[in-house]
Amino acid sequence: MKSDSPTLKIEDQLCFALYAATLSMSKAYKPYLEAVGLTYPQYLVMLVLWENEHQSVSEIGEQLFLDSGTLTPLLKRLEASAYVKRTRDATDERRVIVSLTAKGKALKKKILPLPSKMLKATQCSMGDAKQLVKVLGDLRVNLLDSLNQQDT
Amino acid sequence: MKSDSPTLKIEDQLCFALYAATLSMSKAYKPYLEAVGLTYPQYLVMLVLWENEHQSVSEIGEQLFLDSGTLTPLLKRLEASAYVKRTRDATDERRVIVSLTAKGKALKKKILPLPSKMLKATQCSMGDAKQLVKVLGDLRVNLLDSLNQQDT
DNA sequence: TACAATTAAATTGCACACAATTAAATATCG
DNA sequence: CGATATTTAATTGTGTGCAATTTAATTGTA
Repeated sequence: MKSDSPTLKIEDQLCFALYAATLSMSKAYKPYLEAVGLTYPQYLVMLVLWENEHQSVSEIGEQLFLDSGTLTPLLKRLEASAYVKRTRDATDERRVIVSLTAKGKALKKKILPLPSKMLKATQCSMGDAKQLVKVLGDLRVNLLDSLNQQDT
Repeated sequence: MKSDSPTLKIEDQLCFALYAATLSMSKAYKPYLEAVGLTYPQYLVMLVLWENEHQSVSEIGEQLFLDSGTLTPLLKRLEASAYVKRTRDATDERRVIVSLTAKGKALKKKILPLPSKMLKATQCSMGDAKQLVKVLGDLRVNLLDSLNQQDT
C-alpha cells in the first residue's frame, strides 16, 4: 500500500472530513436541542455547568476552548432562557460567575438519554467512540501545540 | 474492559471532541491562509474549484455540504478578492457559474505545500490521516442518515 | 399555449467564532 | 502609597452556518 504525498483533493483532506463531520453532528443534535430551546454550543456550556454549577466565564472558556467574545452573548441568551444566572463575584468584581437555575438543573435529567441516542445515530460502538474521542483529543492538542512553535 | 453507558461529562463526548478538534484545525490553518487573504471556508471552496474550475453554486454546495445562504456571501467575498468570478449560466439564467480567475489558478501552486505542512502539525502519519478521513466520512454519513429516519 | 409546480440563488434574521479593542478591577512594584 | 501592569469581561466588527422566505427562471402539464 503506497503512501503518497498529500494532494489538494477535497475528499482526501483530513481538515474537511473533520469540518463536515462536525457540521453533521450539530445538525443531528439540532432536533433534540431545539425541543428544549438550546443551540449546540449552548448545550456544551450546559454540559460544563452540570459538572460544576458555579463557574466563571473564563473557566467555562478554558474547558470549551472559547473566549469571552463568544461566551458573553451566548451566556446572555442562556440567561434569557432562564437556564443560568450571571452574577459578579463579590470577592473579585472582574469575574462573572455563571450558575445553574432550578430550570437549568432540571434540564439535566431530561437530557440524560441524549448521548446514548446520539451514539446510536453515529452507528459507533462505545469502544469505537471512546477511541475516536482519544484520537481527536490528541489531534487537538497537536494542532494547538503547532501554533505555539513559531518555526515551521 | 467495561463499556458503560454514555455519561454527560464533556470530556467523554464524541461531539465535543469533534467540535474542539475542528476549531483547532481552523486555528492551525489560519496563519497560512491569512497570508493569502483566505478564510478557512473560503479555502475549502478554492479546493473544490481547483478540481474543476467552473461550477455552479449548488454544485459547490453539494461537495461541501453548504447551502446558498452560506455560499452566496462567501463567494462574493472571494470575487472581491479576485480569486473567482461569478457569471449567470447563459443556458439557464437561474444558475450562477463560479470560475477561477488567473489569480485564483495561480494560488494553487502557492498552496500546494500546505497539506503536507498541516499533516506534520497533526503529528499523524499519512496512514493515520487516511484512516481518520475514512472514519470521519462514515460518521458524517451515519449522522446525516439518522436525520432522514423519523423514528428513534 | 397558459399556468401551476419546481428549481436555483439571493435575501433576511439569528447565533456562533474570533481578532482587536475597551473598561474596570486587582495585583505588583518602586 | 501611588503609578503601572495585569487580569477579566464586555464590546465591536467580520465572516461563517443555516432556517425560512423571496425572486426569477425553467419545466411539466392540461
